[in-house]
Amino acid sequence: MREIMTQSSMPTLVHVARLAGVSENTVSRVVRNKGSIADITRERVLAAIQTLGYVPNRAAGSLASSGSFLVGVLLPSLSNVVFPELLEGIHAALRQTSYQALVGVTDYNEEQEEQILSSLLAWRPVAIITAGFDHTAKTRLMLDSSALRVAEVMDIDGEPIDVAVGLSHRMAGYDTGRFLIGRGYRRIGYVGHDWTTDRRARHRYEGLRQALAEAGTSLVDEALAAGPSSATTGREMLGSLLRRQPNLDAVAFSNDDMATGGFFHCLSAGIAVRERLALFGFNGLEIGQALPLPLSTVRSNRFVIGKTAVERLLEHRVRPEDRIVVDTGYEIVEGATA
Amino acid sequence: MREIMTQSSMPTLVHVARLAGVSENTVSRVVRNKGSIADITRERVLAAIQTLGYVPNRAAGSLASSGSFLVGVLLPSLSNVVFPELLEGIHAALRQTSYQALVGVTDYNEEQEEQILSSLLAWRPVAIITAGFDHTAKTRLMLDSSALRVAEVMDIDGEPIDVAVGLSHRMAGYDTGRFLIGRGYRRIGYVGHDWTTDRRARHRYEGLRQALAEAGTSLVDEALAAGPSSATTGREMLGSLLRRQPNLDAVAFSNDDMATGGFFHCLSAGIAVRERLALFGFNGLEIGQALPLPLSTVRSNRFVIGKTAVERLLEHRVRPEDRIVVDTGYEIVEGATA
DNA sequence: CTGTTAGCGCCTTCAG
DNA sequence: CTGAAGGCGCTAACAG
Repeated sequence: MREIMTQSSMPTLVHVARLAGVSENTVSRVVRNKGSIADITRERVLAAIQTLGYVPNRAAGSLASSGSFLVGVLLPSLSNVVFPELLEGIHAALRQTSYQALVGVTDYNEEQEEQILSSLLAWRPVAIITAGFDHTAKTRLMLDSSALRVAEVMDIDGEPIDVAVGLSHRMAGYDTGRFLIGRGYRRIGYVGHDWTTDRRARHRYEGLRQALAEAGTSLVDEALAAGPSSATTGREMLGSLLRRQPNLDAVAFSNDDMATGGFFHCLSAGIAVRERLALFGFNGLEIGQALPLPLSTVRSNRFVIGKTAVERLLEHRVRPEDRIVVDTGYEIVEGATA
Repeated sequence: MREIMTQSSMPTLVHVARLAGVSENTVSRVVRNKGSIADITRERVLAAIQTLGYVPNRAAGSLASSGSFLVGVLLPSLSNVVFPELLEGIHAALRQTSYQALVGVTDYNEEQEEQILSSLLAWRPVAIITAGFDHTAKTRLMLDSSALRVAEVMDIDGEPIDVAVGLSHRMAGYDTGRFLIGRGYRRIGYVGHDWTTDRRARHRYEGLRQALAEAGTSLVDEALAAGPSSATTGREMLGSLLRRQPNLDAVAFSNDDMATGGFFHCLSAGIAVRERLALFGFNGLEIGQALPLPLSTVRSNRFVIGKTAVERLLEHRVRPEDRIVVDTGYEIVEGATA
């Protein structure tokens, strides 16, 4: 007659109640800090909780109260540093509360997003944070028809479902263009990565082109990699771009990873950065600022975006009438490469 | 007569059952793919699910079956790339299953780990994955007394509670020492970051010292930063180390971030890497391999560690008698900087 | 192959 | 300030 020690053998409210000599309900009140309880009672309950090592079962709580203390997070990937940073901001904001993040990774794939969203929804989170505005119709429907709060983050160039927190990548790209023009560069090239998945990078690109157009010029040439951004890719792509266009005077990169790789190419090829070729990135990553010449770039604050999204979401339980757009802004980092 | 779609009005098994004209239980069976069901019935149920947009409530399921389809993950931080990579591996393995990861970030703080563990436990996960062996007594107790499976990952230099997946950092450090000695370096320095929090870095350091000692030599000098690792820190620390010890012939860094920073210092200071000063890292990050001279380092595979941990954990529901240690190994990357 | 009957552990409502 | 019912949505036995 073996009693297997299963999870179900964890102490419950009843156990605590018995030990403390009170009703189940009173324990529940103490745990949730709700209603008024005599100090003596509270202490006795707390003591019982302590000695039993009682941990409330959230699944039961969630079921009974239909409110889960869970925030669902949908990220396209974790390999691009910006997403872990975003997640850090989310976790930081959540730490102050009793909410937890349930994270899903979509691999930049809208079908997967849809599938993962529905498994997140199975836990009945109170809110969802998702990167970007691109969703399948069904995803949009699920997001819309459930009462839960929704934050679309990183980007504000679009129509939010509920809350949008981020920056205008179009504007950031535009300002990149203005900056380069202002510095006197005219033979400008572009090195990018696969933006069928990364809509934000495309927006920056479009902003950049617009700025150049307004200045009466345009991109001399561009090199686009098929895969995701990386230093290696940036390095290779700058190489092939320069092979075609040896006398560019500046190159804008889709982000800092790519630009850092570009910097490495210049080192290897003996190209004097800025003097002969200016480099410009996006993100403001630490690595870019550690380069022998600090990278000229645009700093966006992913941590703040994540934190702000959580704060805005948890402000009200119910989705407000009006859509909210929070512009967390960005900052041109002059650096020394452009 | 419209009905507002609130969370509580989300369709349940009963709704589906009614629409399909079967019992609640039959629907449940279809959803869980359990037991045998007539094809016609199944189809009718599936259709009902489809039209109602039914998403099973996991909280209820978890409560009823005392099994949660949740894996708790405890990470010290997300700012060091290795942890997102680990998490990617975990997510990749979990994608094949119907499990989900519930992640907590401990900030390298054992007290916080304890606190976060207990909030993870509130969801009654079936398993916990945690980085490293350092836990408070209470954490250890919680981990031990609950029936759930536990994987301690990244590191195998310790006594696992249940499963350990990772590599021997002591050995990796030792092999770093052997490598440098083998290359003929004798005036070797060390640049590290705060290892009161990063026990693995300290193990590598110790392994390194041991290798040098066995070769009849020892570290000439070392520079330790107070904060976390970063390229900037590596750059600064190498600078100050060289100020004290101008004629080192090699420097081992606590990891690739630091080593990359060291590389940048050499560029700025006009020090010929390898010819005058060899650099050696740890991790095998992409950035190191994109440098003008690919970084000499040790590659550990965080993705595989995460994936393996999940696989091992989900193999058996119950903790086996014997502790399991899975050595995922590492690989010396010769590179061109040492 | 399908339905019935009890809970899972907690929270809400209503009494006291 | 505290207790007693009832039920959240689902699953685990059983029956049939």
